Amino acid sequence: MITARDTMGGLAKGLAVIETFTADHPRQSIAEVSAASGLDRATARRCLLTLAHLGYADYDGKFFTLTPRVLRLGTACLATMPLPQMVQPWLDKLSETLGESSSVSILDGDEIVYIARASQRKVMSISLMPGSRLPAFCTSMGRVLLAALPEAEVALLLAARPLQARTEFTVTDPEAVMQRIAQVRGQGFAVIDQEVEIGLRSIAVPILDARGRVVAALNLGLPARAEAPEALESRYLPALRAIQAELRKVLR
Amino acid sequence: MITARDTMGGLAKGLAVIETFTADHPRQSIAEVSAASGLDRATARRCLLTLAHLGYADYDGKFFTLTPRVLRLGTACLATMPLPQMVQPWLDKLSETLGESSSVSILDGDEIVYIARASQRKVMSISLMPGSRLPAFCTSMGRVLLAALPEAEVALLLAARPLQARTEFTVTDPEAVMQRIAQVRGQGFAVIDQEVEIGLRSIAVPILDARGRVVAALNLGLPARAEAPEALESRYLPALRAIQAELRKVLR
DNA sequence: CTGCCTTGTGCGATATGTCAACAAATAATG
DNA sequence: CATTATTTGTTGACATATCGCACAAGGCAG
Repeated sequence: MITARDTMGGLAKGLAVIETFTADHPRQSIAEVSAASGLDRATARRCLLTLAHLGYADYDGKFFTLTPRVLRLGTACLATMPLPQMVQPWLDKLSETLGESSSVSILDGDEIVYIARASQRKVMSISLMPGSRLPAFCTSMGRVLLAALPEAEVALLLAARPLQARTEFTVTDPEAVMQRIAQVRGQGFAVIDQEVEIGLRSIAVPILDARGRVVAALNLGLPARAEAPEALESRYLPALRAIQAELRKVLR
Repeated sequence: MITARDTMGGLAKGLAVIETFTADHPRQSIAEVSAASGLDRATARRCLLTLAHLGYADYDGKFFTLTPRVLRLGTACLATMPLPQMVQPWLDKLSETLGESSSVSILDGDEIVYIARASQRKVMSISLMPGSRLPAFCTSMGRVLLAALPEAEVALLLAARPLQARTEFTVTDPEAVMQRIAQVRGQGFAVIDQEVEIGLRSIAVPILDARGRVVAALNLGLPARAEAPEALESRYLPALRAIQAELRKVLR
């Protein structure tokens, strides 16, 4: 049982302060951080001064910015995962053979987080890299990872906030998404046709460990060509299945 | 003036706890974290329980592991930098044209941190990605970034800990490194020949903003071919200089 | 059983969050 | 331009959280 006696408020507040720094708010004053985090100005100030003192933030007397030191925290996390290094050779080989980009990601809440990637030709407008995030509900890897969760949990995630359409093809109705996920659960792979970005198709399979638990997802990103989306299955699924089988042997 | 009244010990301790998680210690017990961080067991326990409570760590009753949630912290940091997104198109174009990998990095202490990368064929054994770190003293980008610092500061960084040789070609004498850095300062670019890894050469230039301040470094990684390392200059420097000039126009 | 390790838990002393007041800076107003 | 509002950073006082110590309680090997 976790009681107030076993927690550290200061740490929670400090981490919340770090997360208030976004692309939209890269430089913030004490008052801005206070407003964004809901902390008292005095408290926010102490968090920020502490971060600056430790080298996690810079302070010019008025505005605070995060320093690359913060990246150490995330890197520390990635470094603890054995998976990225194990799959990288497979990704490289797969991408080179097919001439397309491949990635591995895991689930964090309602987002997928890229943990490894081999990018070939540029097919997406935004550049994805380890640590990048995309919504799970409209991505092939996200569908695969959600399919591994209990239905009730998925429903909760999809209901938490309204699903934002990224293109005209994005399925935004939670019921409909649940249905697609059920289909993915049945067939063991997911195909997405331009739901994330116009011109981009994607096919993903789960990565299983020796005990059959889903630990990540593997995908191929492809330009939307004339052929039907269904063609992806016959054309690319075997290669993905092969890697899936190989990884399953060596995972835990 | 920063007094004890303006800092939060709890935050500092918690961040230290996160950084104790490394590739060598991905799963740690309370006692292990306590030993690695120098914190009291009771304190380490509180930090870990707090992290688990916030979703930054998992706890199976015995061992703690970091969750992908921690990656948000680092991602928050990367997202606040305008540079990665600005340089990515240039990197992509450069890599595609030359068929080699290119990267942009910044300095954090005595390490360079990759913030953007376009990887073409695989030339390095380890896979680099945004957030990855390499020692500054033996990398082309590191030499370029160190050259922008006051000499005294560089000397301090190089003297802080003994320079580890990564290959038989690595220059590990601080004096000698200082000399190379002076040369880089004079000529405005750096060439490295297999000091990081056997078979890998690299050439880097600084990225300057409109006011001429060094804000990052740009490099090309190349396989060590038969030609002399000096050939890199005539062959690749113009392309790097061109990007340098373009970026200088648009940076702040 | 008995050391030897670990984790969990009271307790006093100290650090730290909250709230309020205040001063300096900035914005708004006439 | 002077003056008033409004916001922001900083400081002080008090109640409370939390640190670190010492000790109790569980696990495991010999």
